[in-house]
Amino acid sequence: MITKFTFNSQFILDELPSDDREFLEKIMVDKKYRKNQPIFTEGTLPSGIFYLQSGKVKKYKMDNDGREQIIYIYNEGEFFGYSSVLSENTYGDTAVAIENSIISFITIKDFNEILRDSSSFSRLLLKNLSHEFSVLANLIAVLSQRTVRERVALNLLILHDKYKVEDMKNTNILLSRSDLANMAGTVVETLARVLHDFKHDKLISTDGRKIQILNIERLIQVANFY
Amino acid sequence: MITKFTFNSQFILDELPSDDREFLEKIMVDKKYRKNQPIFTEGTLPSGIFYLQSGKVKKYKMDNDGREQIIYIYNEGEFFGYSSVLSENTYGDTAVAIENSIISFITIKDFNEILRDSSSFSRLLLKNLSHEFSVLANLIAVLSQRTVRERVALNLLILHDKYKVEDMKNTNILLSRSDLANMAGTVVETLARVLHDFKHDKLISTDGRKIQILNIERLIQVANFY
DNA sequence: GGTAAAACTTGATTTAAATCAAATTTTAGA
DNA sequence: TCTAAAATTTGATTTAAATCAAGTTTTACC
Repeated sequence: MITKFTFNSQFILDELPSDDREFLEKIMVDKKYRKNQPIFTEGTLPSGIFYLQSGKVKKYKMDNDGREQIIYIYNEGEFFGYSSVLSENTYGDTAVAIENSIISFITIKDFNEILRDSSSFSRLLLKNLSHEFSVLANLIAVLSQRTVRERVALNLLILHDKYKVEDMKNTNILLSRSDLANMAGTVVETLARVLHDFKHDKLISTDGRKIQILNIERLIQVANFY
Repeated sequence: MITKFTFNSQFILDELPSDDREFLEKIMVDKKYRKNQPIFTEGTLPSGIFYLQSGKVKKYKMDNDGREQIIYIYNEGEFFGYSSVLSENTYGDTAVAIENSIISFITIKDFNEILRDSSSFSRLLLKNLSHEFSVLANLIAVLSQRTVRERVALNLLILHDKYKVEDMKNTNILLSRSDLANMAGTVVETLARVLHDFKHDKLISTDGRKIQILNIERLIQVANFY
């Protein structure tokens, strides 16, 4: 199931008692981010947490040679940047908008307040963080044990889920080849070749940068994933 | 710093108010586990959480082909198995004692009780889980971007820290070659070759299964890690 | 303490994926 | 809309690491 690879903080807001939700909605401050604009950077101190109202955000780690490994792509309705606040550390990774996005900000002070006052909120956060923990563990297993082909197939399935739009029959995955390569832990040239094969096998179709999945069932098989 | 790769739930017990600590110590039930004995298994439902009094425990994920990727090695004083309880899921990985160990057990009921009653405990757990989350993120970056040689060097440094014994000048890392390979995300043959090279370069010495680090500084360089 | 089984090491070979290089296509700004 | 720059694709080659194979050593148990 794809939930093994997706966080689910979308539901935090829904599951919260209305008092807490209203408090949060009151104190959140919206800000627009343009495509490619950074939200926070590895090594800096957090000043609050973020809630993605609309758009998409990638979170990645950069290694010595400048190669980035994408850890996660956040979708509408997800909280992010809170684990560094909780562990009282500098950010361990960098977050960048990969589409024009609207992001709400909650200051550390406000965040700590609701954390202290609302046991439902802290309980939900614990539950959520535990799930996110398992997502990373699953990712570790995938990155270290699967072939590039399998990893690309799996990431297409994950993205298919993220780019799904309600009431739309077709899903268009739209992100750069290098972002897709950096999710799958490979290089763009290898990624291009794998996509070429998938097209040839009628698993996907492409239109410029856009990717559409034509045959989910077989792609699941290629991902060797169940 | 090596803390980027080590959890720190050792300190949970110390940082807890004495009431909470005493409660925990009262309700924990000790059990002995022999080397290679499983503690819990991927896919089963959690019935409580564990605290490692003495010994060492590996936690790993198995892939379709039976290859295991070790996610973490727990040391004395660490809690484990709690994230599945919190996320209300089956275990996402398997835990096995890699030495004879003494492990305390806390039932879900008791765990939820202290979680509900003690805000310090839940706050500490959140902090801790956030740190563990960052450890996995770091691991992802290492596994996907570093060479086998770098990964083996890094894992030796991590293990050096775990196998340290107070007041002892030398540290002996003692685990099977396949466990070490499964930490570094490689196969035993390749691991043996890398260790051979490290011995030749006077970075480590071995005595049977035991590994001693001779030159930490240079090993840090080889790990390309700072 | 001896011995069979398991674990480990070394060598030869293969292979998946990275790198290097050069077109071709797409994008975004003037 | 045009155009330069950026992104993508395809081809040729290299390389790091896996696999296959065969010893050698160590471990654990009777």
